[in-house]
Amino acid sequence: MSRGDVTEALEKKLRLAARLDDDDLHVIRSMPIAVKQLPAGQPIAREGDRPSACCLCIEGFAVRSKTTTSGQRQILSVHIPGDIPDLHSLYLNVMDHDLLTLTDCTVGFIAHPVLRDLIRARTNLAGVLWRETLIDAAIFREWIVNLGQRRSASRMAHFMLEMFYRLKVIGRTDGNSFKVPMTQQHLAEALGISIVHVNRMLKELRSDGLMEMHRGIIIIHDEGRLQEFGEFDRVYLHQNPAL
Amino acid sequence: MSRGDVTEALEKKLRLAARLDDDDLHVIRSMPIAVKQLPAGQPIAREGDRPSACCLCIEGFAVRSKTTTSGQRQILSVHIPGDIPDLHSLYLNVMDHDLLTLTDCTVGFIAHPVLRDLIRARTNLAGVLWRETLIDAAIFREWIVNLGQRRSASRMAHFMLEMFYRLKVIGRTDGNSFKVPMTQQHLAEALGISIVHVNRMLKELRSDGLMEMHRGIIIIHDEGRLQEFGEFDRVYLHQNPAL
DNA sequence: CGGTGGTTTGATCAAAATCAAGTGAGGTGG
DNA sequence: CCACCTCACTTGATTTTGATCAAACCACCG
Repeated sequence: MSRGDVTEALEKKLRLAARLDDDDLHVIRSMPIAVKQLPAGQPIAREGDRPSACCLCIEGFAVRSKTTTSGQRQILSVHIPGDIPDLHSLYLNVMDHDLLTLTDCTVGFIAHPVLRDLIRARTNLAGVLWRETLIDAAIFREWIVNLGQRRSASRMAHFMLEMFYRLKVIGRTDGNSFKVPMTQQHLAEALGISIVHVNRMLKELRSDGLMEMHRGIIIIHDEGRLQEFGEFDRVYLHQNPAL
Repeated sequence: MSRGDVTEALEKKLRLAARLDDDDLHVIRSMPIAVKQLPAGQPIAREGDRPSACCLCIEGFAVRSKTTTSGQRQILSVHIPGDIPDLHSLYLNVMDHDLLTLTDCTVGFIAHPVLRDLIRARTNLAGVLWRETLIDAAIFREWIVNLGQRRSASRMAHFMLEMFYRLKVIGRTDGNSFKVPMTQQHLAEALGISIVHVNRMLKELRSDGLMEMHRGIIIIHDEGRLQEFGEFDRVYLHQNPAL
């Protein structure tokens, strides 16, 4: 992997909202990043850990999750290339949740001191990174609405559209088709419903001609109706809607 | 109201984790803050707005909420004195949710340019504020778990304990009793359950001797058992647990 | 070719929503 | 001072949603 590939998705995403000047880009591209290959299902950071580096997703999918004392797992977010899912660890010393690979992943570790220096030296980049953590929070808010107010079929539709638009801006969609390598079990844990019910809701969406999912590949058949059905409004992703 | 009261709760909260030196405190205390009285149920910022100032809660309660296209409202967070519930608007231009007073409130508006200058000039304070937005996100994560994985009675217990510990660190509790001036309708909107069910779950918690709520006053009768029942672990609040 | 992980379907059960009809406490005006 | 109004709370009956239990089924893989 060339060095350019390491920060490619990150740069694409950051540029959605922020003006990065040449110096900013240079700094990003020359940060020391320890690239590693991790197998699927591997912990990157666990609840209770005190990480000393942040993890940049370069290739593959990761999830953050939390397990209750009664043993139930809730997936909190799904991460894709360009995300830094534990950027919060820069200021929140203790991990309050787990971060795990969902698929085989290429990840890059950026040491906290490196990021701290960068933040001190380049206010603009600091703001850009802060903004990323705020978008993270905006997505959490929408998930709260999704879990609290929407019936499970709409919840599923909403989730799929979120993944679609997030993947789209980093160039990982193919028309109305895209890959989210989650099993129905994973979907159940993300949406707070049972795996049996996930299966039934996918069937419903399929027979209504809205979308279908097969072995991690999703095809949106009717974007407009799916948006309406999932009550989806992109605003919370804080992307440039032209993309 | 004296100027000291304006930032009192904020200072208390910030000091939980961060070392604020005399200069930091001086800067906080001398920020230009436009103090206003707002009646209950008043919007402070609405979805779609582009605020030019952040709102500091000085006295009273506020909530953030989002209303779906089908008209259902989800309360996303409850804010208490010392909180800056729209600090994210510094980097996220468009509000993706509403911010409303829950009770009569004293709030202070701090203009964005003031905060931006402060962030540029004082890296330490910038980190402290960033951290606040990250705690916000940590609380959202726990709410996702609460909505996704816990039965409604546990969900209620969990919510109440969160409010208890957040109020405790700003000195707004009285032993095991504290005030959260929400109606059962508000609780329903926060917990994603119906108002009728809220009433039944409160009854259950009361008859089990765990806690009771009467006209916005909550009394915790058995903190240990309530924690166990609500699967509550303070870690996600990122407070100093000694307090 | 059997094992395994993931998916699908049917049957039954439980949690919580909804519908409906109260009660009760403050607050206001006659 | 009391009638009555309103808003919040409470309770019961019924319905809906989604969970749980159980049993295939299917595709890939060693």
